Amino acid sequence: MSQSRVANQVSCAVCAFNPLCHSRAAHIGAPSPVEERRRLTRGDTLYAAGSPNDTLFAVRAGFMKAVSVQPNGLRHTVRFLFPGNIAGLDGCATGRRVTEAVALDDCEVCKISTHRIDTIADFSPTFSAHMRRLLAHEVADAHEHSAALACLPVRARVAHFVLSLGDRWKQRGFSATSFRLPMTRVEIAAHLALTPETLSRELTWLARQGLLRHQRRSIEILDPPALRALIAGGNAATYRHEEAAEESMIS
Amino acid sequence: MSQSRVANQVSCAVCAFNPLCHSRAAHIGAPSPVEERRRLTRGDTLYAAGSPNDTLFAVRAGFMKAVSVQPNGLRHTVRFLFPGNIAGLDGCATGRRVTEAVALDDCEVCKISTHRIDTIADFSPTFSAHMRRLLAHEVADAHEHSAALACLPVRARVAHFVLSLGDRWKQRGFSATSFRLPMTRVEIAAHLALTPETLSRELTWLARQGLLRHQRRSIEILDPPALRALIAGGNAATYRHEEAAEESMIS
DNA sequence: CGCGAGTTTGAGAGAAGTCAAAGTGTGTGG
DNA sequence: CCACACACTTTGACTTCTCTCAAACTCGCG
Repeated sequence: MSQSRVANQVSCAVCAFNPLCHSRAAHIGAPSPVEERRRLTRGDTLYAAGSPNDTLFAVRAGFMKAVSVQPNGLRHTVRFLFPGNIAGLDGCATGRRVTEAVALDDCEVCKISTHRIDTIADFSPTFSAHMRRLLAHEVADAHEHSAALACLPVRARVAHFVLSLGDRWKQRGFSATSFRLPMTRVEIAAHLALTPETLSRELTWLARQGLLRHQRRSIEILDPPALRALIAGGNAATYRHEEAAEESMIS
Repeated sequence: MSQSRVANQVSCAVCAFNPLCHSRAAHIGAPSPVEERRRLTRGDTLYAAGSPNDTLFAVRAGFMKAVSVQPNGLRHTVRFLFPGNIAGLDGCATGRRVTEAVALDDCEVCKISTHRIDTIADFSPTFSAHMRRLLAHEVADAHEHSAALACLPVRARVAHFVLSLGDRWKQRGFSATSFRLPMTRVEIAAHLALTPETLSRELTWLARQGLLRHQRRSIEILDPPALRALIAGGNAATYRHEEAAEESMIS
């Protein structure tokens, strides 16, 4: 089947702006805060670094990547965006984007102006708090990514990545162990700070150990506990902590 | 002189909560939102991961580090906090802290309950937007750190770190080229995802090239352009971008 | 059917880590 | 006030991991 049909994976249900879209619209009979939907195809840039930061986008269907662009020219894929994720949150700090968002395949996004966000936030403390939650979650995700880059050897980093993709599928009601990768090896490698060759070798190694199966864009996780053990064993400083309360926010 | 006197480097002027502390207090004759000041000495944990997330802290004097603690046990120093920085912002997402904050030397912090934050945010859209700005800035910082870890070879990473410390001193009105390091080599190494030995070697190399001088806790940057060139040259994918508008937020 | 992007595999080089030990400064207790 | 102890830092030799360069392979698409 063609994976590139936009109709796939439309998930308003898990959208981080769902509360905004629904409770408000229902409440005051107002139309959805979404001003416009936009369609993208693989490679399209939704917004570029340096562009004015006047819009948020909710990914409605398809997948994107968020690339942080530093003034000194550094570029790094900080995050992959799944349906329901919000793009452009980070730019509230200044008037300009500091990331760019690029479509990994055919996508549909909901456009919401920050002006409208501000307006709603002004008279809805609840929504304002929701925005803070979204941002704080973004911070936590970014920290998790840094920690993975800093603390995990390559093998564990790959394991961690695969498991985290599974978690995100699970949050959306799909299988956590069997799914398609929306991005290429090169894109994964860039995100994990390694070369495509090394990534390929590590996937092959994991497959040989019977921990997963992989073929091009498809992944099947065979032994999650073993993968988790790999992560825990891989990092030098393994501190045990009480289990954190499960996270309700969709990432 | 004793560097550990708390009296050093008290900077309300650059505090991210300065607008809250001053304009509001002046406006309605209210007392400062700061409920309490707390003193810490080297090694003290201001708050631990997993603790209830009911307080923000502004670092008034001294230095701290923010350590992200993952459920799987990963620990990574995501950020060093300078006077004026806010600790605890990331935890707005859930009821529990996902980082811990540890004093690098004698510190004084201003404690502000999130309850009070929420209260103020509820009737001050300006303040609410300010909070969003702070959080977004935190996201951008985290992304910058990831990008540095992912894209820069060790040498450039060290150069980047040294320059960024200089920038932060400059933002506070001090020399950008000559300052004391508030943290040990081990702590820097953990932040930069390398070993203390490698860090030491790289610093020595930079010194031999005449780019900086270093002795224990003191650093003198001798050739900022050369260090910047090292960073630009170091990363494989060097894209040039129009200069970003200078950033007013204190980090 | 053949091209090309994407992926895998292999061999060799180089960068950073590990282990070990020697300096160097700071603070404390005699 | 001095001397010792300890924590921190630096240096060296060696190992290992990951990258680089090169080539073969595979699959989807024109």
